[in-house]
Amino acid sequence: MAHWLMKSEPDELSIERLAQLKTARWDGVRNYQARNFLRSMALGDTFFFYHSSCPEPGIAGVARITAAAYPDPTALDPHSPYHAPKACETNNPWSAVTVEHVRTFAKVIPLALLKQQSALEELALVQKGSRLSVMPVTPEQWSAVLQLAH
DNA sequence: GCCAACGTTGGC
DNA sequence: GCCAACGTTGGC
Repeated sequence: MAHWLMKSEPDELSIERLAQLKTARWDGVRNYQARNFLRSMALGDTFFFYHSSCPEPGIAGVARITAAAYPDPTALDPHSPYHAPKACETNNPWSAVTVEHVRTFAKVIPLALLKQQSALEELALVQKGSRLSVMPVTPEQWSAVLQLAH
């Protein structure tokens, strides 16, 4: 089972909201590198749910993949903020997955704390200039983060 | 194929 | 709100 990290703006979807919903579609990814990681995900993979562009950026909890990648319907929806004008039914380059809530951390693990961990130096999240929103997490990185969770 | 201009991300 | 860094677009 592989591990991942995915970013979401809490205004769009927060870990608390996912806990209410139980399950949600993870869509709107419009970067090819991130999309390719989405497509590498398997049923049962778990990921860190990261809150970005908010007062307290950091890892907020854990969620799980419940459906592997499929065409992202928001790309075809002209009313969606994620509408991709060049995409069509027969040629939709964008992918989505379905996820379910696993765990909300008692406290968000702040980005500043993550940056201090030598075990996380290789994680794209903490690298200067990186904007990747979907990234792999090694088993070692996974346990290093969990040790910071209360 | 180059590269300037532009739009987006996302921390601070 | 600012701005650094990145990705994409489009003229040439």
